[in-house]
Amino acid sequence: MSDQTTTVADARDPRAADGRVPGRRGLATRQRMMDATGVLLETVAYRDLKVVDIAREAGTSPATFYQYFPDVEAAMLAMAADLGEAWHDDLSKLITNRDWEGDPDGSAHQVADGMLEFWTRHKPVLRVLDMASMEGDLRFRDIRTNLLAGATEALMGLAAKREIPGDPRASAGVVVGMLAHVANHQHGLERWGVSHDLLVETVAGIIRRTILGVA
Amino acid sequence: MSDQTTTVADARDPRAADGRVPGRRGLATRQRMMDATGVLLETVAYRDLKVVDIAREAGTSPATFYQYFPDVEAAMLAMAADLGEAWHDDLSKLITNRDWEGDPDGSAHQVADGMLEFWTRHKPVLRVLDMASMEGDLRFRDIRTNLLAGATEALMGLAAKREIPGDPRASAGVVVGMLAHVANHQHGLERWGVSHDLLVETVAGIIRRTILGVA
DNA sequence: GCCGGTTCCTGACGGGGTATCAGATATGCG
DNA sequence: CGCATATCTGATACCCCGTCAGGAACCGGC
Repeated sequence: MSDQTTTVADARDPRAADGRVPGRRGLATRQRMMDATGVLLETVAYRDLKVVDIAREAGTSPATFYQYFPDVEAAMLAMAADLGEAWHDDLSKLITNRDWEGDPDGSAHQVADGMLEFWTRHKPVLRVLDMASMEGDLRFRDIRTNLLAGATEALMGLAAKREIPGDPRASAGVVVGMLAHVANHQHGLERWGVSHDLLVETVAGIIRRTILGVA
Repeated sequence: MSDQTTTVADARDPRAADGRVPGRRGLATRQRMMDATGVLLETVAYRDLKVVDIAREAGTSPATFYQYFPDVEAAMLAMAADLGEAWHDDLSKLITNRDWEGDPDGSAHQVADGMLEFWTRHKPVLRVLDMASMEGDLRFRDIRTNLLAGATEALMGLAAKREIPGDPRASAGVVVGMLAHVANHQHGLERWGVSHDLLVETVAGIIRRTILGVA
């Protein structure tokens, strides 16, 4: 689907166009590019995101952009990798730091709410991450899988312990996917007459019944 | 997020660039453009889909493309509108033509399987439809809502009749969204170790518990 | 503080995709 | 057959991409 020339490793190990290892100033510029990309993605469709615009938003020239990224996709990859790195653990703690025995209902509720909140906060990057994954880009898909792995495995553990009918891995995967989807289409659902609170409650219910096996 | 200049009405009421109503030959060419777009979307990311390529694939020149669509997005809109028109009813029948009383388990299974099959068959267009909806494009979102409305309302009716705890509208909306999401990320889930059959079974289970209220 | 080396930035440019239009070509009807 | 209308496309101006050579900013050593 895409050439997939730049790798995730590249994203974690920043190099300037000529192979130089960037210093403090260079890294700051690189970061400004990523920030500018994030800002633009709030209002511009990924398809319409141009290098010129990112450069302008970052207060520099297109040539500077190419010092740090071969193309817009590579910048997105770097942003997604950063996000994955930063949130893998927190997302899994969102599941494990709960009193599932004492308060299963509240726990499910908190997980649903927390996931939606996380997704909303990082909407621009996560949206692109999802789109690229859908389109079969393995680099983005791996980042996505990894980002969600903590949460998914935590849910999987819960499901396994409860000896729920059905496969724990599949159940956890589908539930996490559902959370992501609902977050992405939250606005659409609201427009269709489903409020945020109702959404959280519904999703919490599905978590409860699918993972915990309680009505 | 996008200018949203072309409307859904435009998509349903084809006009050539100069306002002429196209005849037989013109409509055929227009259709060839859309078919070519669909073919390319099997291998090319939406972001990289160029007018030149569509024209080449359709065996004509870029200028001809612009006779029928102002840009690639408009062609997608037309394709999505067509799909929505064609499948709204069939999708709702996928739910209603079932023996929910006699065989709830098999019915849920058939719905899950049918949805996934439908999504797989029309993957290219549906993927773009989902992406544009996520990005807040109202024209695509309305088509998506409408395409899924039949199925969603049918599920809503089922849920309401069974007097399930929770809001029927929200439950149906989330379940349909889950189906769409799972279909879009099917390949990713398989790669993570969840086979197609297991996926169908898991989703069917969620439908059963969420819509029908049976364990 | 100033000098040399290194890092960083950008103006300028060839290449390719976009969008338009005037004119060429195809179609169909009397 | 010959005209009117529908359809197609070559030519073109414009914009974005991606590269490179050279200029500006920074930094450590003196």
